[in-house]
Amino acid sequence: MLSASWMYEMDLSQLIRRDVYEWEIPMRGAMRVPGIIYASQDLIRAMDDKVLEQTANVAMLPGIVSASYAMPDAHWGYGFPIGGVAAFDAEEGGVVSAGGVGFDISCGVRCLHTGVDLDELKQKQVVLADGLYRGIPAGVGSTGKISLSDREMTEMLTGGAAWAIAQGYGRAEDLARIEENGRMQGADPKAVSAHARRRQRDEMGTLGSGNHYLEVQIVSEIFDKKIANVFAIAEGDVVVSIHCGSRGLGHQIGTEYLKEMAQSAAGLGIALPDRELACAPIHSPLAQRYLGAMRSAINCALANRQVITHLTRQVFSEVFGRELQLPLLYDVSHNTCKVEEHLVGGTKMNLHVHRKGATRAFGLDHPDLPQELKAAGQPVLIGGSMGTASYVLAGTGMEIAFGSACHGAGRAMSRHAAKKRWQGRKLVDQLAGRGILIRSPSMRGVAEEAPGAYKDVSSVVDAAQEAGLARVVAKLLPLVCVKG
DNA sequence: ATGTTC
Repeated sequence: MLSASWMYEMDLSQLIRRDVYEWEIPMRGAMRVPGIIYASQDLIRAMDDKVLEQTANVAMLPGIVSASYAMPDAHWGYGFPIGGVAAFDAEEGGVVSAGGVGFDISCGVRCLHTGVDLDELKQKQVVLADGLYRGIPAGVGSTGKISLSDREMTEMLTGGAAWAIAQGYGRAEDLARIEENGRMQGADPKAVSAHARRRQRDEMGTLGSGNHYLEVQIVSEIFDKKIANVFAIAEGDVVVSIHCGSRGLGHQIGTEYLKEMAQSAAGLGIALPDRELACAPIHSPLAQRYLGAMRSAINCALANRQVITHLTRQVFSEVFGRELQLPLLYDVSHNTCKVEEHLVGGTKMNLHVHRKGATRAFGLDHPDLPQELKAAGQPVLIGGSMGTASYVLAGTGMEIAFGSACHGAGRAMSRHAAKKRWQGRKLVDQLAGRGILIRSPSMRGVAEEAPGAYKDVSSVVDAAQEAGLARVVAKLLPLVCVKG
């Protein structure tokens, strides 16, 4: 079959099919471990062949353990593919890479139960869409009502969502449903530049732009009733999903440390297959400073989603004329580097696991999960593209790709190509005709985010399940979308 | 992703 010229296309001849949903990039050249891509044949065909190249490049980095992995939604990123997972062993010269985390540090998804039923929602849908759009700043450079002093900034960078709650944005019980209990340990605000702090000063509680959004969604289908019960979701439930990250602060940290790692790599004798893979040995002062700054950015993202949660609760309570609690289902990040214990060839190891556009997906009984979720596994929140479905999955275990799963639909077309092909206003009107209300300050941004510019999220989560990365629990369909 | 180009 001939493909249209705008579509990505992967050359499959370089891959060995290990299983129906598992493709190996065999070791060659400077690769220290193989590459593994989890995908269906259709998904892998539609992948940019840069994914193969980048997954192989990551496999050349010092101290990498087991394999360089790519998730079913992988696409071309800066250095590492987006949808990439790679773990490094400090004792084997392992590295930390700013490009392995990405610019939007700790970008993630948080899902809230609303307790509102569909009939009630439909009656207030327009008012709710307008209220959320007014209440939650969205778009490039968006600022909110909160302005942090330098001291407050430091407290936020070490306190995360726990800081936000102490400031009155939310409730203490929210913390148990956030990765790291809402507060990432090991943050070092001194490793965050004055410039990064300045950029963030007025950006708390804002969505940002690109693929970030706040959506009101309906649970349209349950695939695993037992796990859905543990997650307390049922068909017909209305939920809210918030997708955003660490805004200007994370971006600035990423920019500065990428530059510094690139400059120092040569001096440290690390040969890079691609200068975008700039990294530093885990034991080096530079890597430790980056980790301190990156963990501060994780706290920033957790605090940001916490403030947005508070604003969302205010809008819902106002619109529906009663106090609505909107408790958390879960909050999970998909751009991080975390030190985690993993079993490798029967040996327990502490590894620096980079997940870039990949979600943590810890399985049953993992000690980091709250007690009430241990029987189900960690909720894995998969954001779809604008106007399409999202999914709730559950982690299945730690064995495959270090307990990771996909994070979203993944682009199938560049932003540039999407802008040429679609008009934002027309998309908004078409979606409104289907009962999906879009609110956005940027029609250009809406065109870039056209549903047709993304892979089919259903086939992505299907591949994730078939590959054993996670289990599909529920499908969510959008009703309102505030888009950056 | 991003005060969308240091």
